[in-house]
Amino acid sequence: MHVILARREKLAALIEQHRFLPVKELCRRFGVSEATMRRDLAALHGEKRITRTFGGALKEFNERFPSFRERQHRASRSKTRVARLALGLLEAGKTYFFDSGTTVFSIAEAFRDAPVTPITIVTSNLPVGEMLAAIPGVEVFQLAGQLLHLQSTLLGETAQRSLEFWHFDWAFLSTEGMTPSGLWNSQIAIVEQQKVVLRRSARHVFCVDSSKLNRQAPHFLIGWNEIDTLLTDVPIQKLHAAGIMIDPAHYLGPDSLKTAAGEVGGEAGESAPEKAVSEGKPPVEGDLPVHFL
Amino acid sequence: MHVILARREKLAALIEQHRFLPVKELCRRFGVSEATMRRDLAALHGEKRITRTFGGALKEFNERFPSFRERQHRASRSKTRVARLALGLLEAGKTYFFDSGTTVFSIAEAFRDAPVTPITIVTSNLPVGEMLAAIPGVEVFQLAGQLLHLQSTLLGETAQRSLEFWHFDWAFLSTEGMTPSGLWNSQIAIVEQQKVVLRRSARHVFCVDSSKLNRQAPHFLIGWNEIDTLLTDVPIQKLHAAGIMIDPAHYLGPDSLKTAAGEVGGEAGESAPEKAVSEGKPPVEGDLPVHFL
DNA sequence: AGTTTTATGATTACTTGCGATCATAACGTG
DNA sequence: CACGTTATGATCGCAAGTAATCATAAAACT
Repeated sequence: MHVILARREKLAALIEQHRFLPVKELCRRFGVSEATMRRDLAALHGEKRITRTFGGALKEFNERFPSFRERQHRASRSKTRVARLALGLLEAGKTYFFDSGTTVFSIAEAFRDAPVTPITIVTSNLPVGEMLAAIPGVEVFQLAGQLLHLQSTLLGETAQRSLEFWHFDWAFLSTEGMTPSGLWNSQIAIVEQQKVVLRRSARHVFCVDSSKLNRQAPHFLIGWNEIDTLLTDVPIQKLHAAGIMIDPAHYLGPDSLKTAAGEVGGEAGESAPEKAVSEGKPPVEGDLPVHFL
Repeated sequence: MHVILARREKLAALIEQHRFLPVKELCRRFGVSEATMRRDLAALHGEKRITRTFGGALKEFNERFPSFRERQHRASRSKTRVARLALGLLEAGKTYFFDSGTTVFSIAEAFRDAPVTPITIVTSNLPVGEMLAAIPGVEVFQLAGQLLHLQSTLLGETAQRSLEFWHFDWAFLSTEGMTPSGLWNSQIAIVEQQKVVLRRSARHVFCVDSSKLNRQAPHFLIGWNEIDTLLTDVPIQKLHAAGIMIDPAHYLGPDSLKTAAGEVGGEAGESAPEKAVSEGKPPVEGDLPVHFL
């Protein structure tokens, strides 16, 4: 029993380190049959700790770097749509801060698919940085700091000090809890870092998905009266029902879609190729930038 | 013709962004048959720009994060052995700087396989950071800075300023050229950053493989009289023959192997499992730490 | 325009990986 | 010690991916 779990731990660690390993290689290394290895892989896959591929096992970057497939399933509706809303806030020539957090990550993903350039992006989130640095015209800066492996994020005193070099037009921030009194986070270090970011940003957006509603984390971050913009997939009346009396002017979410659609202008990005496919037309790639594909 | 190369460029970029994509998905996106897609993938694979897997294509992290297989082939002899020499310099409780560069990366790899903990590692090299952060007992700090995508490294003014927070026991540095007058690098930003690191390090090691011998890059970094330690796979008499009159006391390489082997103590790490396999014994993994597998 | 070269997609036969089933061996428990 | 549980490895049919071949279509060259 223990021995199996131990082996699976090693397996997970090994895949993590190598990012991808073929099944055969894993069998060789562990000296087990393919059947057993498949079982182990299936188990880890069931726990969403790895991604399976034909013939091997793959570790997504930080369990966040989602494969195209996961991306389609996971929150395909609300989260992606909300993320695309955020794109309306991104303007060429400005400087943005991207926090850690899944919602912020999906915003970065949406941005990757429909980039606005030139632009400067500063982030404490390694996957975000790596992803966006590939895009021409996007200047990516990483914060300094201690690398927290589990979250692939940078934190600590050095991170805060390296924030001193910056001033942001917009900051995209995450929280882990949203209650009538405000927004909360689990780690004091995160809260302190975010407070520094807030001081150094002209405007800010808190990106909070519905799973955070009515969850309270140990450390208080900010009250509703101080919040510039809340980006969420929670409908505004549901927020009100939960006792969060946010002003629509500070709210960006499913309800602001119709109005924002025009104002924001152009979420044409990803929809075009998708449409082509769903209509059975040949998925023309023509002169579309890579990011649309 | 152009159109094909253009498509392959897009293909490479796409795989890079997604890290892994199945063949079918790629076909769908580009609207080509599987046959064509396979041909394109084979071409990119031939150029070593991607790694093929059954059913998909995979981009290794920054072409540096080597797959287990590449790692066995690429420089399996000298580079790995030299890297292992460097391990003798790593002591628990101290603070090290890891520069970018392939040789430094292979040192980090060797360290992953036989870690000494606790230890603090500061790096401007994202793959190194990500790799080492997975090891318990290893505290990894990233420098701040602009993320240069092609090299996955951090550079620039912010990087230099974030160095001010540190003092290193040892710094592992790379160069791109080694001539009788000293060491050289291609980018001024790299040289300047390295000079800051040198000022902030009690001792330093330049990690230079044989391909750099007698190559001169545009920017001068340091002369031989100032160099603390040179780590290289070039035999010392070959250096002398090339006009580089380095003192053996400042030299670490194949020639110092015999003496250093005892002093360094224990390169038993990786050799054990390899042996087991080559002898046809069941590749016992027993209680070996993950890193050995 | 005519010819050669190149790229593409369909078909084929072949290889590889997968999941299910089953028998066996190891482990734990009463 | 006998029992049930669990892990394992072998086998097999099936599905998926691949490489090779070939005919067609599109470019490139003369």
